[in-house]
Amino acid sequence: MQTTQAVAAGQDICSGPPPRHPRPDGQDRYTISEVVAFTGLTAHTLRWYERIGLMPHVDRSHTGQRRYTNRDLDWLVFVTKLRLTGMPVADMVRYAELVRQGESTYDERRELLESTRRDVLARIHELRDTLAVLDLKIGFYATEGTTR
Amino acid sequence: MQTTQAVAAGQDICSGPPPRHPRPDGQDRYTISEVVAFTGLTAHTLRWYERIGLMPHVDRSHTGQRRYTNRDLDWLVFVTKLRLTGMPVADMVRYAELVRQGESTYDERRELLESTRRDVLARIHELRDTLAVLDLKIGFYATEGTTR
DNA sequence: CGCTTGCTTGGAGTGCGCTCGAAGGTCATA
DNA sequence: TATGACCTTCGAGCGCACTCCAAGCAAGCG
Repeated sequence: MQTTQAVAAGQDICSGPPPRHPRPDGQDRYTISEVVAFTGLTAHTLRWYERIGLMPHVDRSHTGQRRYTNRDLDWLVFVTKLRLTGMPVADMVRYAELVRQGESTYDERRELLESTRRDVLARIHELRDTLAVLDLKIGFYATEGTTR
Repeated sequence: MQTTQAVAAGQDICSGPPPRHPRPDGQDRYTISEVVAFTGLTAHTLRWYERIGLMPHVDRSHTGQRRYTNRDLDWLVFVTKLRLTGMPVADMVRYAELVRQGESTYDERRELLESTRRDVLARIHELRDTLAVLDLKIGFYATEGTTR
């Protein structure tokens, strides 16, 4: 019940394409250390993400310990992808806020993602240029360097 | 005399492929503000690069002001390319040291560049994955978002 | 001459994204 | 029931890459 319909209802956390859920085990309540193992983030970072508003409200056990859902994991995977595009954490927090505000923010969210998409493309082109420069230099070392 | 022969002699700053020199004007002694205009770096950053050993020795005017050469500009362009691959400044300082040590470090320099090259390639692949994720999400907003 | 502009230095400050520590509560196992 | 692993909060600290500041020197100009 947390996949396609909920996504279509626009009230969930991720609001993206329905991601395949099957996780390490078949559950839907993970401790912080399980999430650490799954995402590669540290427990400190996970708590910090929550403090700064980058996570939706994470459920708690009756004693106050965090219990992450599969949806939380999906969100973390997405956030991690955004992070390595170089997107500032503040922008991701903004996106998270939009998601919390519901489907009235669809347009703004799409614009944010499209602008991110443009950034990523530009970044790829930059990196390709750099690759060309590196290849030139490496080529130099392969000839001048070896036949010296 | 600072182009091809010097490069082939392996004692210059860049030791890469001979870059075309023609610069904003036809000179070879630029003030820091000219270099700012050309590279987009700030004067603060240029001085800081020098302090940490990322620049070869920059020449001075008779009154102690910096005078950058075309070779210095080439180096800065290269450094800027390396920077946006995400290479740490400390690693670039290491490379600069190798260049200063002369042609006996060709092998190590080549290895460093090849390892950087691998990093850049991996980075490009990551970004392409992220692009795919973004496209999926944007696609969702384009359909669910508009036909809501 | 005084003023402005541009440069010099060393050291201190900033913003980001974590990262760690202290002090204490909870849980599973023997 | 006791031990040890794991969890909680809040606040402070860290590493990186700049970024800025204060104090002062030099050159050009009306």
